[in-house]
Amino acid sequence: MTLKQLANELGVSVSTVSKSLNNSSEISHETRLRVQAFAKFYNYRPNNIALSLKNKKTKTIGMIIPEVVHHFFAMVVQGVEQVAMDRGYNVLISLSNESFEKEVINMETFADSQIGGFIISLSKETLKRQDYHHIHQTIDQGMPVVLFDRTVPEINCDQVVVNDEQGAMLATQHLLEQGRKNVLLVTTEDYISVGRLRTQGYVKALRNAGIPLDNSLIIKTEDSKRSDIILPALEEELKSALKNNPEIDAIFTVNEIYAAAAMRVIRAFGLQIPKDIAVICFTDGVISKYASPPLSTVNQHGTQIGIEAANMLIDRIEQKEISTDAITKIIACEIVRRDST
Amino acid sequence: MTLKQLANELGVSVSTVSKSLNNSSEISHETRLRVQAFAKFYNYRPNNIALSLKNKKTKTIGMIIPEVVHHFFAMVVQGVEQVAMDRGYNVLISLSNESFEKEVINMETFADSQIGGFIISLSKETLKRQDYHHIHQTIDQGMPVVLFDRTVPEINCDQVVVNDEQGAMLATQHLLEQGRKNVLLVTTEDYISVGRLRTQGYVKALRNAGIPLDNSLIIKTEDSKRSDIILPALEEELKSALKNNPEIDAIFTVNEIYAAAAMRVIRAFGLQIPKDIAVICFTDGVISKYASPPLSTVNQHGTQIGIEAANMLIDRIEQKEISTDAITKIIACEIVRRDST
DNA sequence: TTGAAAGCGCTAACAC
DNA sequence: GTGTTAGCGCTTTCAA
Repeated sequence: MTLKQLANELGVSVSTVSKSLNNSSEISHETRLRVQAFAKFYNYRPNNIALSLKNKKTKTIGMIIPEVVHHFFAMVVQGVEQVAMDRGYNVLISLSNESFEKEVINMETFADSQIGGFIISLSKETLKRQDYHHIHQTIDQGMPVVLFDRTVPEINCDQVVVNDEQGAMLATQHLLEQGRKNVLLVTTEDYISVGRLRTQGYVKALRNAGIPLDNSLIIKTEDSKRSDIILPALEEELKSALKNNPEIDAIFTVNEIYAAAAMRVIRAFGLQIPKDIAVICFTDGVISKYASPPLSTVNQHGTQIGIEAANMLIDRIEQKEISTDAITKIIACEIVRRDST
Repeated sequence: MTLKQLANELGVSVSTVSKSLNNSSEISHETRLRVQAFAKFYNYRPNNIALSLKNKKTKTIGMIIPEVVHHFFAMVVQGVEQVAMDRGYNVLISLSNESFEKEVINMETFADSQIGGFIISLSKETLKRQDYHHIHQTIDQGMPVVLFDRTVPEINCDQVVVNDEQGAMLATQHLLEQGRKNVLLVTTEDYISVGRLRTQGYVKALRNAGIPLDNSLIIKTEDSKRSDIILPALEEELKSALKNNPEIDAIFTVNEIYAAAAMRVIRAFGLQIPKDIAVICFTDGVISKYASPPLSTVNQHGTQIGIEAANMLIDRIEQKEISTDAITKIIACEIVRRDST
């Protein structure tokens, strides 16, 4: 069913039908109702493609994330989809798979029209290279972009980030409050902004508590998808750490996987959680929830981040006035207390 | 940059430019190259919306799944995205959140043009109601649909399913081969096709081994998103099962969450895994992988399913001949052996 | 109050 | 070998 067909059936012009359906006051109440009734009867639905072509914009959000088989990112997707749906937008998803090249290609693909704006979390490779030309380029073309989680401050666009530093402080403080004295930190190399910030939070919490920093209590893991390689390596590091520092009574890891590795090592040492060693980690996902004992975590509110990001983007897409300044929303973390601490 | 602008710059007509860029043999080699060089120089990219309007079809796949914060579905999304990308398609994602109504609305939204075909996994509510009018309607309109995982045979369209029965047989056999005699099954109510099929597989495996079916060894859980309610209930059931049947020496669950519950109960009884009770479950996700001990699982090859589904759909979208018969692809399951069995 | 016509960017049948 | 034109479905200006 098209406007034309409706017009023919009704014996009026296309423009009359169009205006009627858009409730234009130009059209008499009478014909307006007649047309609307007719349209409803024939189950007329406007062709969004034609609309997009006409309006030179689409109600579609392009979302580019490193991976989707990942609790946090999946939560964000869920949040984005939820508000997109509510506000009449669609969500186009594309995975960079942590590759810079794929990220660039995906952006170009999306930019070939059909997208109203982007919601992006940068790939690890992009962060490592510090090459953001594709993002800058998109923004320069006037396309709204919202960055979340894996962001960099030098890109001038709206951002939604978790307060990683605060979350790490919270986690460390939580351990200290339980009377733990020697907290082992398992984190990533510093080029991952979230890893760096979490390390900072840990350091700050110790400083606030007047505890001197002991670098032998920080393990920085090379972050990689090859978990079959890095995890055994990490477990070795953990083992020697526990051996060299028998006074370690708590472990704080920047993700669930590292926490799972820590638990395995703790158990291999015949130690008990939380009696001998308490464990807490970033990401309140299924691994923590269903571990035994269930792990205390730092919840990053992924869904909330998705909601905020989508709302910011759509606001930006629909806003009439030209570019107000970029906004950075910081989402606070929260400790989820379970049995491991 | 549009064709028109290019044409003006070059001093030729729009159609010449169009044909040149499409490598039409109508155009002389010379102008063709000139136009192409020019287009490249100006970084011309065709407007996909205009193309879609013209061709009355888009290179977009609409994917509707119950949830994305779920290992299996996320794997499928990954597979779909991968082949979509390779074959020049985009993936529009929408979540039914296990709601019939949302599923219907999502389909209608997508059907408002812009979609070339659907990849769908039915919501639990839809399966419960057995109301598939929205799917039938879409198919009747000539829109290609591929159903995966949560499917029903009465819908006449391409389907990709896991061989749930075979997977369950494999798992049960695996336990029996380890010398286990009394395998407790934790499954869902029968209206969930996958739950029913897995139950069947369990029953068959027992029959093949000449072991009489003991209905007190089957727990059927009401499947619901309210895991805070059903899990404690399930744990109670598990406890009484273990109490009433102390000879239980293995547990097979149809998902990871139930397995996590089982592990908790086993531990509460002071029993050891796998020494006293072996555990195996469907879904080779992170819960199993990072549990201690790591769980043996039935791998459903989610990514593979996504790949197959996307390829089938795109083949269908691009196929010239009119409807060959619907194909059902059955993906075999595979046991992933870990320390719990 | 209604309708004719142009145009969004592109392709393709047809004319030159 | 190249150009003109109509048309995909819609909105919107302008004319009636």
